[in-house]
Amino acid sequence: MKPQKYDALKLENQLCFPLYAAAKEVVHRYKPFLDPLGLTYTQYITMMVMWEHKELTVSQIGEYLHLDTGTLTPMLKKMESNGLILRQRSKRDERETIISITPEGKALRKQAIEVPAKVSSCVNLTLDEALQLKSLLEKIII
Amino acid sequence: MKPQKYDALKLENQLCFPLYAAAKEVVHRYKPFLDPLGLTYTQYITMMVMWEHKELTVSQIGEYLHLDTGTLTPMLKKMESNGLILRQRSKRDERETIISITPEGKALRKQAIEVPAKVSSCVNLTLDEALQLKSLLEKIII
DNA sequence: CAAAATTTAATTGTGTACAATTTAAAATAT
DNA sequence: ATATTTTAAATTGTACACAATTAAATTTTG
Repeated sequence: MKPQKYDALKLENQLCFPLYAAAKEVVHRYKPFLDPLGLTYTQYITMMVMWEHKELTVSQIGEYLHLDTGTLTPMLKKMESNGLILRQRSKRDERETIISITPEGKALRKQAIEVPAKVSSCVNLTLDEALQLKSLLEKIII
Repeated sequence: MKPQKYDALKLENQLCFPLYAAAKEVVHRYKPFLDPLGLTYTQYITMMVMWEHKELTVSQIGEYLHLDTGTLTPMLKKMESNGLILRQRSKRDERETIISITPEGKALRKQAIEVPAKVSSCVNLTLDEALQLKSLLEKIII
């Protein structure tokens, strides 16, 4: 088949589309493992940074997760009411809201430890392919 | 550094996170080129399948784009009111809503033809890397 | 053929996601 | 020291995204 004028606009020729679809697909694959923990995917990656750092400002979380306050503020309020984190104004700088992890939030880590292996076992990639994919994706994010 | 118990839960060790972040990033890179066309990213990929097929049911669009009616119905109504498509119940099978492209929608293709090249020029991948990435992503989508 | 099952969209409800604006606090610049 | 600018979150508004339900039409089945 000879190249056609609008080939560049065919869905099958896009890189963006499999990227968009694969991202949604992977979030979807997490769901059965996160539901029992009472976490959404975005809450899960938020807990990941909280498990590592214990205490962060909203904008620090935003930098790690590439999310803005319009997404984070309502979600963090929900997570607070679910008992996973605390939200307190910083005394050093009243503009900042410090997010800290509660004992309950900390405890959830023990159950979450199983999640990564469970998910990767249902993603159809070898370890090598996964590493390759990860490094290509990181070039896009900069 | 010796491996730690919770390494599997570190954000930096996840494949899912760069996938999630890269997908959002790429949609973001489309914005400056789609805004002048009056299209969102999701509307853009919808137009892609409409430019190719002229006429599709809602669920056929959903299959191509991996989207369900909860997403599509309101978006298609918006695209109809923007004059890009028509929504009509099928006479052959009254359950189906046939989406067809309008002359206006068809005309938009001429402006959109520039978009793919513009976007790929601001994504930091060689052609070879892009093809490799695409094929890895397609393994996830199945 | 009539009842049951399936299919197709639409709807409802919840949860992101981000642009743009607002508000308050802190930093800086005169 | 006060006015200006900058910064940090919160808020507002728009647009997905999907699970679950509903409603209507069609197909299948006894």
